[in-house]
Amino acid sequence: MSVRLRFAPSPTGALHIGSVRTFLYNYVFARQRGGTFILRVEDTDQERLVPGAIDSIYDGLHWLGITWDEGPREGGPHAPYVQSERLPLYRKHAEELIAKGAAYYCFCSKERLAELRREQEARHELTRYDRHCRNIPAAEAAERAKSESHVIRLKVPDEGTLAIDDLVHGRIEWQANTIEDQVLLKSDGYPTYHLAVVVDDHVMGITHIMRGEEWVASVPKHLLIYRAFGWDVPPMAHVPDVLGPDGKKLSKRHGSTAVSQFRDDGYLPEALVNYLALVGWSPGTEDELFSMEDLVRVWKIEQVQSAGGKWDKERLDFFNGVWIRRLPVEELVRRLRDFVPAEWDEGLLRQVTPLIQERMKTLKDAKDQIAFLFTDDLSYDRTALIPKKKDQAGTLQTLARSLAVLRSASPFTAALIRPTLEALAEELGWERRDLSQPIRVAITGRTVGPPLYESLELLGKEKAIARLETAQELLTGVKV
RNA sequence: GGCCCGGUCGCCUAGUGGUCCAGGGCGCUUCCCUUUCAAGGAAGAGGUCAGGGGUUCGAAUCCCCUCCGGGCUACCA
Repeated sequence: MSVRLRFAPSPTGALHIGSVRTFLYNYVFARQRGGTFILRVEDTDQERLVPGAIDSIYDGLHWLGITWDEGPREGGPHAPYVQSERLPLYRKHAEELIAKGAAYYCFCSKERLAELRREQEARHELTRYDRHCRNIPAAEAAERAKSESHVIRLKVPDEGTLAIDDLVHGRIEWQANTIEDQVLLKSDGYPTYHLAVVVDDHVMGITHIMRGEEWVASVPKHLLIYRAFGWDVPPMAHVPDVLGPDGKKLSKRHGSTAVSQFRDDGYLPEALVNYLALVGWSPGTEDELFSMEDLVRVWKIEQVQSAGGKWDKERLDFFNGVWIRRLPVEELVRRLRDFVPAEWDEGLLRQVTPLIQERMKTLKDAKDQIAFLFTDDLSYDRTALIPKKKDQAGTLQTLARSLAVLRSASPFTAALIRPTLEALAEELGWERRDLSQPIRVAITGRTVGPPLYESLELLGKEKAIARLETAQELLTGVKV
């Protein structure tokens, strides 16, 4: 039988990098088994909805290369895929449970519940619903439900053991008496997460439930609901969370967690996928470079770690560098377009890209490194022209000689400039590095940057000469 | 407090009773390469396998206890 997996985000904010890792595992699992992948939006908490969240989910996942077969915009055999549009389904199921005697109407006010909790806390008791409405005669409750505000609660048994054989954690057990009579349908007519997820997973034919570890605590509640309906429980896998450096769940206070932010900061989707896949999973070999296709081929649920992993930006940066270097130049140029001014010349960008490809940690880094080729607006501290252990006069002299030598360089190519400047260094008795510094600063305004000779060639003779002259003038007025 | 999950170098991890005086990667240090910075190459520092008891000829690996961290404990997901 073909597998069906779903990922079910709540549209309560921008697509979170931590949940992406869980979606990624779901996706890879479904794809490697030739199964179906489904996006279901769980918006049963009307108070926490954030406008644009669904767009953010679509944009972010598509950018990462994660696609799905059924969803709100894709449609499918179980449409709609947004829970707020499936309300009658949940009510029908909740009432079915009432008819079976497995659930009951509860008319307790939120105030009474809050008071109850306060009293229980004061007495250091377990805070849980006291089943106040559980014994109202069914007929009377049904009658009151027509006019009174109410919720529907599950009748939880007093004893018994609930258990799953989790694909990641192995067997986990709970005693039924640790669970309260949970709410299934809220007074606003919306289902709770617990009812909705169980009903939808069953109705949509989900074969494997894979989600974040933070959900294991609610598994016994789900088990009870499955049991009440008489449904089979699909295999479950609770994957470890992505943690912040402090060991708590990764959140905004650890820095940005929005996928869109990583895109804007110049990260490659390939790098993010590769990095993220390795937090909580390892192939058991020493290979660490994985494309999405590789993951679909080699990833195994059995190899998923049971402990949470901490977010490590340095390691992400490393993978980003690796993937940038692996990109064909044409592709890198294409991706760089969004990170440099639109008016920058395409041809020049194409020429300079190979020079900086291995000098970038993120796509964002490129702009500052190559700006000198596209703008004449350089500003630098003129003392930067003077190499360590050299003085103003000597540097001035060297600049003059360099200028002379470069003026007569023809053709003005790296191949020719190289021996020319090397010979000059030899003649002056200067280290090549010392000769390069004033020239580099003069033409780029920076002490570090792409290779000098190639930079000179790309800049062109005319501009190079002009900038060296400017440097000369600047330095003439310097007191050191 | 209760229930549950987890605990191998700073970080991601390999390891499922012997070949582990614990391997790889990131980061860090040093060196090489070198026109800067990167990239690349080489070397190195870094771990009482949370701690303590067992079991066993032998334990990071099995059992028990303790400690620490985390999640949940809502008409939030």
